[in-house]
Amino acid sequence: MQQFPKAVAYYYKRWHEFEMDLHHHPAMEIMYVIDGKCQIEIDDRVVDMRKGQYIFIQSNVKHRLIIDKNHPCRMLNIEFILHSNKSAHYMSIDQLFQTQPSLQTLFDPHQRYFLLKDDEVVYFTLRHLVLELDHQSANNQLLIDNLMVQLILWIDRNRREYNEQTNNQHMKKALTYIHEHYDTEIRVEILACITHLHPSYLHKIFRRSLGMTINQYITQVRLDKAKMLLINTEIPVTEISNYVGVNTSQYFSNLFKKETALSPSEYREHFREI
DNA sequence: AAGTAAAGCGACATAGTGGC
DNA sequence: GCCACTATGTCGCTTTACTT
Repeated sequence: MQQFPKAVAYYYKRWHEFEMDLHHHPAMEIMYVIDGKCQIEIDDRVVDMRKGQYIFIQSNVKHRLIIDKNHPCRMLNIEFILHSNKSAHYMSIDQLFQTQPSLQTLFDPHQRYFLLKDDEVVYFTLRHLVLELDHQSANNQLLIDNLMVQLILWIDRNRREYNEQTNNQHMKKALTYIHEHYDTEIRVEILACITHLHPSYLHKIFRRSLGMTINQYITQVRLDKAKMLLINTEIPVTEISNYVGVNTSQYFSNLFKKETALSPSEYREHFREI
């Protein structure tokens, strides 16, 4: 059965010192901070939110709003469900998934929530959607359906761009440097300088992104190059260590055996036979 | 998210030895 | 000469906890 997103609750509210009870509901919820700051307790975590940020909460995820007495907050909330509707004017959620596969992760129930920062377009769409919903009639149903889909698409793009901006740009710079300089000494300090990040913070990003440390990655690149040179060239083993940025052939053999359980010469012989 | 300090430990270089 | 292996000491990577 085809399902379509449908807004079931939408409201502006200015909050003062307040602690909501922990609750959950079948509807998905978007909580947008228009002004001030607040906290959301969700999944045993407390998430800080400030102006321009919004949270996308999956259905049936327990959450509550906390407003500090010194920091009032104005919010725009919208709750929506997926329902079957034969008179729907727009694309079903399945059709959207087919056209825009990244949307599937936005609706993945394992992704409990997304905390995102808006560049005003989400707020713009949200405002117009709520305004049209307030004047709901047969005349504006197409516009409402359209705005609902737009909102979902903007949130999805926002989510993807956010991930790319924070991780990939720094990672891309660091990885490019590693792949172009594996034949020389690569210091974390240099990578930090290139990415304009603190070395400790670069380590964090690296591990989060690739699941390994910077040096583990550098070693892997070097050993991959060494394997290729051993199989496809006649370069002596002692020189190959130099080609891939390992200063001493003794240490290179060590490293190589740890990785492949074969010495470089055994590896060359083994693959030549194959 | 981004930056910092500090501590611990592992990566790495080096030297020495020996087999082929 | 080439390669492998081991022991040892040093340096800086990595993690952690905390702050901005």
